[in-house]
Amino acid sequence: MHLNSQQQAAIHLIDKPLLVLAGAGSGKTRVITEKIHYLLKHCHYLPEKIVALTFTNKAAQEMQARISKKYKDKSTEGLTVTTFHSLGMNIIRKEYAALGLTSRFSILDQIDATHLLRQLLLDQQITFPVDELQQQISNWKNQLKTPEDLLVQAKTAGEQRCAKLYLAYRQALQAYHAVDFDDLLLMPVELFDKSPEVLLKWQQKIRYLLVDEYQDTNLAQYRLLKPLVGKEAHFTVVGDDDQAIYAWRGAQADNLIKLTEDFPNLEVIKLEQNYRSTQRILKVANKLIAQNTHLFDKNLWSQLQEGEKVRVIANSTAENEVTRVVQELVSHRVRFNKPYHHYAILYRSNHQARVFEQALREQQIPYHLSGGQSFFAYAEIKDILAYCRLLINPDDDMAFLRIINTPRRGIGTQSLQHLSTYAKTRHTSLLNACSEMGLSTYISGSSLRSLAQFGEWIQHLSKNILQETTIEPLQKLISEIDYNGWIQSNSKTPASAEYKQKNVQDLLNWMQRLLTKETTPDLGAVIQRLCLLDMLSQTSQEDIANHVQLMTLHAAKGLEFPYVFLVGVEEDLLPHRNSIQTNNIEEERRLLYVGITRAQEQLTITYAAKRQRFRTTYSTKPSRFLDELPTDHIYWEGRGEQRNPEEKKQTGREHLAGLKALLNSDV
DNA sequence: CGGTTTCGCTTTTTT
DNA sequence: AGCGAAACCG
Repeated sequence: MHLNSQQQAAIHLIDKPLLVLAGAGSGKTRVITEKIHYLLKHCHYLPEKIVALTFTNKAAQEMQARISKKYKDKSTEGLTVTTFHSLGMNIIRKEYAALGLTSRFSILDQIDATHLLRQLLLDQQITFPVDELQQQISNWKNQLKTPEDLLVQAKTAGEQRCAKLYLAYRQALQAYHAVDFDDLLLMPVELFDKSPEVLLKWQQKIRYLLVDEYQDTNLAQYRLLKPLVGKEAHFTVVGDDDQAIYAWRGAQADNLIKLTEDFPNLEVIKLEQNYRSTQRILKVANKLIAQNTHLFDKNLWSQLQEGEKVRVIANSTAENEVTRVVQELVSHRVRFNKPYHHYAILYRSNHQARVFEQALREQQIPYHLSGGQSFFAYAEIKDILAYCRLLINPDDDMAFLRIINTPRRGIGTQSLQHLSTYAKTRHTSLLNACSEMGLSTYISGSSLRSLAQFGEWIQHLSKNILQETTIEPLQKLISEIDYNGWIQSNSKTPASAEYKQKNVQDLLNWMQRLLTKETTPDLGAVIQRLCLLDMLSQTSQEDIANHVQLMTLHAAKGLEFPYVFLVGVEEDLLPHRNSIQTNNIEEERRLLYVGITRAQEQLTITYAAKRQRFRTTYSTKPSRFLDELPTDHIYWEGRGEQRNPEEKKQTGREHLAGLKALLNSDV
């Protein structure tokens, strides 16, 4: 395929820092992969000196796949394609000593962190919404604010209290030799700030840096990037402010502007030709996004055919919306004989997927759901990983608490309270406290024996665990605690028990795979790596092949599909109610823009006039964004009818649908 | 201490 | 509707 002149310019410019403003579908991933090729083949960069950063694991995988497809040989071996967080983890793994950690640090995911915070609140007898606190701390970390600064700055008593909790949280993490997701960015930044030698080492290691989806970087990521590229500033970042959809996570699209300020010799290249969508889809997208303010002007155009009008379909109820979409999909497929993976159903939030899943399953249509519940959020996976974490890091109290009664060991909340107070006075971890003599003054009888036995058992197992190069000892552990039995007795149906057991086996197999791949087989490294990966985002080609794709708008970024259904385009859903309240309409508009620009040939937007939330049915209004679309490029079916459901003139199909809803509501 | 039941709250998006 | 936490009972 031919490269246009802007694309070529972006690929060949290497002696200056470069910002590529790449509109949707303008071939930005292609530019990155071609540029890596160019760096390797024409500029003789060593692959291990090149780092390409993406935002999500999925994107990293996608890029890795594109690159290895291009090179069948081993010439790209050593090339790094990862997420910011993984890069941060690698830096911490190498520099743990300078950070006051052991090499066996644990990585807490969001759920673990929530538990820890809840415990802290409980200990200090403070009632405060945990989620809010966690969000606040995460924001602070991403803005590189230390608790010390915040304590000084705090104006209100409330802020003061939050800052204190932040401090306590950080101290707890330190005591556990644990880091959370935000630390993976924060710690390297702090390290580079204070240690020029370490920074120099990493600057020499990374000679060329490429960043995808740059508009989604937050302050911590920017501050990691900036010292790494140093004065030489050999980097290419690719971004599009119209696709900035992660502000809620601290991303600031004006990092694009900051770049032009911080690197005066920055070159800016715009990619404005779209190779993905039909004229009409593109015009609809452009008209929508024109309502937003922009950092950079951009005029996206396409040479492809005009295509069909974008369809907007009103439905009387959410159930009818589902039926309609599935029916449209099936009939289209029958008519044009396209594979299922050419179809995608996109929605604002995960819970919307459920009804579509059901309908697709009923129709025996293969589908693949990405995102949603993380593989690592499954209790059985977290249990096994907690055992692993405790084996390599005896100070990981979070892991200890998770598994001390999984399966049951007859240790109740009282005993755990005592154990915890004892451990605190002894300044040691819960696991270590188990085998100390002094514990007997706090706990007695069967609980004491149970704890001692558990401590001894774990310590015995952990002795040799790091030398192991297979998962065999873990298999043994799982059978020793009869974990499968535990799963069975805790599952409602045999099918769900089987599913959980399969999950555990998948996890073990995955570990084994990683163990054989790792240059130095080390269970510790494998487990740390696992905590950042996510099995569901590790979508293999077989998973996608001939499956209808179900995903959130966020997850869909960077992807494209011939036929797209954008569902639930209603007020309170898209734009989301919270965003309306916080007045973040522009980001919601960008989200819809991202959704629209995923479509290559045909786009169908749907909404419903009635939708269930929790237990009650609510009337809904079509999204305000629909009125912003160019009327001559859309075909709006059932427009206006939902405003006055009583009086509406029903079409045959609508009438039937209404009857069906009536029948259903009586049941 | 452990199992069962009830209650209450939830649904934004992800590393 | 579905899940986790608290409350309650054996």
